[in-house]
Amino acid sequence: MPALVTSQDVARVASVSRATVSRVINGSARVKPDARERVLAAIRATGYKPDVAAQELVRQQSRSIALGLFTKVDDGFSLSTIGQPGYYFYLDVLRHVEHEITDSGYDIVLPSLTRDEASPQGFTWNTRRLAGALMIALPVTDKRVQALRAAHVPTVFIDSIVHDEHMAYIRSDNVDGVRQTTAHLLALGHRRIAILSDHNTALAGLERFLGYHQAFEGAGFAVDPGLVRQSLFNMEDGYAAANALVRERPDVTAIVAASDLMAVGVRRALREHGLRVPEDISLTGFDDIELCPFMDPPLTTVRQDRVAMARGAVRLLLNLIAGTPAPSPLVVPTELVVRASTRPPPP
Amino acid sequence: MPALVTSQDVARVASVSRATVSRVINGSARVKPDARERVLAAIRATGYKPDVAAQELVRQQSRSIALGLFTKVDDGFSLSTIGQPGYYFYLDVLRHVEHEITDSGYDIVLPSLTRDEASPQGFTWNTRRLAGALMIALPVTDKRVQALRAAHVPTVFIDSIVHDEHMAYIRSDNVDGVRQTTAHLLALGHRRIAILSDHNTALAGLERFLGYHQAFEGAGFAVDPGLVRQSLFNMEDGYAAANALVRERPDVTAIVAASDLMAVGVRRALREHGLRVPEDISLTGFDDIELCPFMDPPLTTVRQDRVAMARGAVRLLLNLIAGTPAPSPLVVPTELVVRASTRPPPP
DNA sequence: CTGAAAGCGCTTACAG
DNA sequence: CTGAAAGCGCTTACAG
Repeated sequence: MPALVTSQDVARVASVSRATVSRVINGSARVKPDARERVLAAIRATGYKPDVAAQELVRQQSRSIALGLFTKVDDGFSLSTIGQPGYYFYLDVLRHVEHEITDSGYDIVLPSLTRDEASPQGFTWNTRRLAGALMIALPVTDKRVQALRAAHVPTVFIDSIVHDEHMAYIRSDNVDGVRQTTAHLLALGHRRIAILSDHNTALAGLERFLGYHQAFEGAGFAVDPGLVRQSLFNMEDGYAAANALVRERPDVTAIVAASDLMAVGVRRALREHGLRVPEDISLTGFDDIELCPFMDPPLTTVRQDRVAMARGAVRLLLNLIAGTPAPSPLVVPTELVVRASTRPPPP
Repeated sequence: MPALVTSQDVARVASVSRATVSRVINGSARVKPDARERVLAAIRATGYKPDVAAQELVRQQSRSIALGLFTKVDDGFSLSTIGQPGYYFYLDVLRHVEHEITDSGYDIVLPSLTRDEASPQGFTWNTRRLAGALMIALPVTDKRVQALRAAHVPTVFIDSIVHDEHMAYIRSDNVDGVRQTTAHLLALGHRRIAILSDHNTALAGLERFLGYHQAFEGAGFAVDPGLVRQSLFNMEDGYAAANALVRERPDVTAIVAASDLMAVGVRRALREHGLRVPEDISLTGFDDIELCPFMDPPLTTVRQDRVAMARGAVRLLLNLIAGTPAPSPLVVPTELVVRASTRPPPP
């Protein structure tokens, strides 16, 4: 470790006190221009940077924002499941979140949890004081939500519904997204439209399922329960669900998958059954991941506005940290992207 | 913020001094069993957790490990490009890295950089003191490598070759991986085997290209320069390179793509040219991402051992932090996974 | 084995 | 406008 330059060193070089150095750094009280110049020069000369640990200690507040991603409390890691393709979509959100957060001068921390039988939650955060937290696609039942709440950590959730004095959430307009795809298929002339969604365990899945219902109702048609299938948001499950579907309901002419990855699985099942897309069956997804244009055929899907989600989430969080009441929930519009996987049903 | 419980509080409850509290927490010097019990009880009763900022300050060392991912210095963010499908493979590595790091009691930080014209690198880290750093797929030319080096931060690189007293690296056996796939195709009877790799800008690309050469040499055949194509590790570039290839060299019977994503692009190009896989052309990838079994046909590829990479990287880093000389480089074996995209060439 | 004291690097009233 | 002093919560020699 190279010797650490302290504010003391800067003060000496600039012939002022540490208090003054601190003042010019924090731009707080007014400092005589002359002194300010000397300090700035000294900082440049010495390459001084304030020690974050000391600052956090004396200010009694952290500059770190915790990031948590779709983690089961079982393992308590932040990135554990990030490698699962089902979550690829959030990666891009994450990227924008990073921009926004670091632009605001905060650091992002992936806090580790330790099992702790003594604690009511069964685990504890390491007590790095947190300025705030951003939780992505966390199951609402996750015990960490309670831990965060108990600690009064300002927290914003993406795609989970949690809301109180210190907590807010933001999510895509899932309902309208699937409503649009379903309406699109309906307009094309489809009537036997199946939906594969995770309406049992995922809020987003339930909302997307709702959009499907709304489209049918809006068009004056009834939903056929035999065409509603539960499936997790991944390729394997989409594959399995589609296999069962086409076996049991060979009359289906279109499939609405509640995620693009599910659609990849569906595509494979259809292929193995000798069914062509879109000649025999139309197919839609949700998310608009980068793979979509490369699929065979390119997939009609719903685009989520990742940038708006990230911006909105961070803005909400900053407000929360500042003590501003949370204008939650924030709902981000979604947009239908028509490609080659949808067309009118066979005669 | 709920009132913070300090070691003072614990000391009072346990009727000992703060020094003793500190001792039982750090398990350092010996403490009378009786006193230790009282302290432990007091900790439980109060829910005390040491303040990390204070600990870092007094110990003059951080418990944070910085994570950096394939970032261009231009933007200086850690996750910026994580959403690019070309890097999906590393996500899974990341996940294991997180396990290993937090198991060792460290926190993971995504440090923000700020532009700083004054500094020799053109930007500075915020001076959160770092215990170490783990850099994934960083271009060696990245200026942060120099910043890290200048600060003597113990650093481990995954898939970049950097090595000095405080730096070590680990990577997959790229050479042998492509050597295996190429040998597999050669053994199948292919002779006009093309390779698409990023040998211009990526070290891994160069290594994979080398494996191709080795296989040809090992079998006593010459490499045909017209079948060697440069392509970045993504779908778009693989698509473009394959388009040009089949147009210029319709006699090709097999294509070795240096990544699975490239192979996805190649697959699309072949499809659009009316070429069947594997009947007309065999195709291989590299990485074994989750998509492979879902491709049409399922892709023959090379599997990288993500767990071994993560473990190895963190072990290296811990050694470096402890001051142990770095046994770099570590090379992790790769394994050929044969699926349905390869078969003997058409007669 | 254990406590009193000093000190990590910073900021913030408090005087001037 | 600016400096001396106190203090953030912890750990670590130093005595005992």
